[in-house]
Amino acid sequence: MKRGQGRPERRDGRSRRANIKDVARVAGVSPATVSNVLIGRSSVAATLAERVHKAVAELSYRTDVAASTLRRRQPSVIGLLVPDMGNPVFATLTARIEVLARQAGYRLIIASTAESIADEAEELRTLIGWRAAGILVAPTDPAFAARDLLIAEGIPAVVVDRIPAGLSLDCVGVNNAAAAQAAVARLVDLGHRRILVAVSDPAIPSIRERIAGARAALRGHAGEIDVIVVGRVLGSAAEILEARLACPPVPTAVFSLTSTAALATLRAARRLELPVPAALSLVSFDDTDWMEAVEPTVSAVRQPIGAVAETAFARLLARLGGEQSESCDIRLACSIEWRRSTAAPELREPERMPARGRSNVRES
Amino acid sequence: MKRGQGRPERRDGRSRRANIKDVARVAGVSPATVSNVLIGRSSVAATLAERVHKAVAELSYRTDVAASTLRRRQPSVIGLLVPDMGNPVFATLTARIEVLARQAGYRLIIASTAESIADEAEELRTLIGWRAAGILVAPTDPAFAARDLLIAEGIPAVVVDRIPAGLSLDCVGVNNAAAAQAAVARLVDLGHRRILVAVSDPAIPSIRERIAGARAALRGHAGEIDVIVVGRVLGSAAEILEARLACPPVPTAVFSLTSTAALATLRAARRLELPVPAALSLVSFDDTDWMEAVEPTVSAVRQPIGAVAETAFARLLARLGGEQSESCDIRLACSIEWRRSTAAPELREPERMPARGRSNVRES
DNA sequence: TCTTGAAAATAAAACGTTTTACGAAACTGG
DNA sequence: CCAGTTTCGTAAAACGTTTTATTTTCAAGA
Repeated sequence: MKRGQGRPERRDGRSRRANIKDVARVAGVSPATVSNVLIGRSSVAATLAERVHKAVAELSYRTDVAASTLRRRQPSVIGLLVPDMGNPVFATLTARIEVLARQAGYRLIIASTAESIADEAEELRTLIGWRAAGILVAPTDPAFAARDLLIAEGIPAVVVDRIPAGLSLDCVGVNNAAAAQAAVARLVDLGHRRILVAVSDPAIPSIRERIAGARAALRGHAGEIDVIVVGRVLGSAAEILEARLACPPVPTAVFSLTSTAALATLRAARRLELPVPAALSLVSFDDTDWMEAVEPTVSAVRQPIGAVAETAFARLLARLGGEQSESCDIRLACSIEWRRSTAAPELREPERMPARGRSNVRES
Repeated sequence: MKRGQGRPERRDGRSRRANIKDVARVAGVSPATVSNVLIGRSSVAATLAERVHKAVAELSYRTDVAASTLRRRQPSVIGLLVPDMGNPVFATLTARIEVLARQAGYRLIIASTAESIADEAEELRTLIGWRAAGILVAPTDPAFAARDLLIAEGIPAVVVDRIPAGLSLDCVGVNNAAAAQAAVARLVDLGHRRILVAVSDPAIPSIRERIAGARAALRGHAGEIDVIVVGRVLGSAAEILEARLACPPVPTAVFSLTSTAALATLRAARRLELPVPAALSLVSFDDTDWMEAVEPTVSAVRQPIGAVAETAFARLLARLGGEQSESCDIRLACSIEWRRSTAAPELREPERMPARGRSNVRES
């Protein structure tokens, strides 16, 4: 501790951020020793280590991540590319992965495309510029054309949630088809034959899978599946559904493939005075808190988003660890919470449409 | 383009990521020229620029962000520190800020404390290590003890949403007290005198402000405000509320300060067969989609989260631009959506309250 | 006392950029 | 054809680390 106490200064007098040389000077050692102490790589005498720590505290020194990353050639970030952070599914996913990344010693760099397919490749390139150790991506583009970038670069990547067909990358998602099939099968068992499937965007792979599952459940039965596209915005979705539910043939059940579509359905049903579940049953994908708190409680397919995040991250870590096996496509099972919004359809004359409204009385 | 075509290789034969020297070699120019072309700083001949772009494409070169940041001493990230990404309020905030940051040429590094006060300082230090240009923080610690770190480092920072008292940093939030006061005043006008305020955690500054606002609204009236702490978990919150609503004195209205508490209230009311709003009125903070889709629709104080994000980010950009003015505390106004969950209390013997307010039916 | 060897500390190179400072070439007007 | 000016291109230094290779130190063995 010869001289050079206190915060280092620039020529202009404003205090400058301390770097490793400043610490070395204050501690009276070489920069290499400071580095060794901080990383704990080579053995240094206790007395020196003490001095170094003191100097670090005094100067409130913090290793510059950029310089450190540059030199050790070991990436410090993991990239996450999602269509929309405002979507609760992706928000949950992000929250979970942020924690996992931190525990694994990485920081998360998030990029979102705002559901714009055109931006996907560029965002991916940015992540590549960050020299991300690996990338988790929920594709915005149903075909995920930007996949080539990842494959060409050889960056470890795991595709999550929206999984395009025939991808030579690790994929982790839920078993959309099976869950949808199970849900609709139950509706069919209850006696429903005209089922309306409300979807946000039929191009999205997971939505596509759910529709296929729903169709499969009705195969061999006399009923029909009707798919209606309602978009992602609650207001307009409710209007579209209201228009659809107002004119025959009126479905006896709605299977909504997003929670927003479920809300829209409830709203439309309320406007039309269609009691749920008496006149209209409802099952939704994406279980959310409100579904078990409202009246009536809403049946929902519960996606294990936390488990998806963990599984995907585990795959990524495995690849980072050098695993070279074939790419895999992992699908986690969903559970279904059957609640009060689902019931057997009321018995009515096949096509005697009228009698809507407060159902319990009229028929008798 | 003399030689050195194709991806560069390492001694071990595995392909290496191209750097600026590789590009320079392939294009037959100096690294400085490549840099100039890519940044567009100095003017270079069109023909050379052409060659460079070609080489860049051929090698699929991407500037290394770490090296670039290090050299130009101009930070490329903005830090965001939030208590919990899973909380919809912070998820929305994050989504918005991510977009704004990108538009301003920054990437977002997010850190979350998982509501753990102890981790806050450490997370902040990490952000400092990243040499973030600026930091947006929603403090987990009600006192935000880690503030000293920010102030000592002189890093531009803006505090969002949870604003401790007497902070010498720019703050952007909503006018919690005024909004709460307005909401409760309306309940009082309707005739409510026993109002239960359901809170997640009374230590949080914004919650504290809301409670104070609620109390202020009742000042001068004969009623009373009862505060109940329900936590953040839906299940237990519902149980706590159910217990409270089961025994006298039963409130005629609940003012829930989080959307989870609102759900818990609905659930408890349903279990106890207290019809809303006939036996129990409900108003909530944090308007969410489901509130206008359920039956009955739920009245809510709508926080302008998008505007908070934009205002906060604008403040940060101003500070980054060198603005030196006094720190400010900006509070944005909330609006209140009155829906069907709120009504005048039913007249009952014990506490015959003269119903003021809308009064259109009962009195006559 | 002099090797020998291990352990501890450091000087210097390297990471991939950007920028400064300078040189070479290409114009300009006389 | 020359001095002066501008334009274009590059060599080399710098950013803050980590790591390699080297030197110094010190204890123990002979």
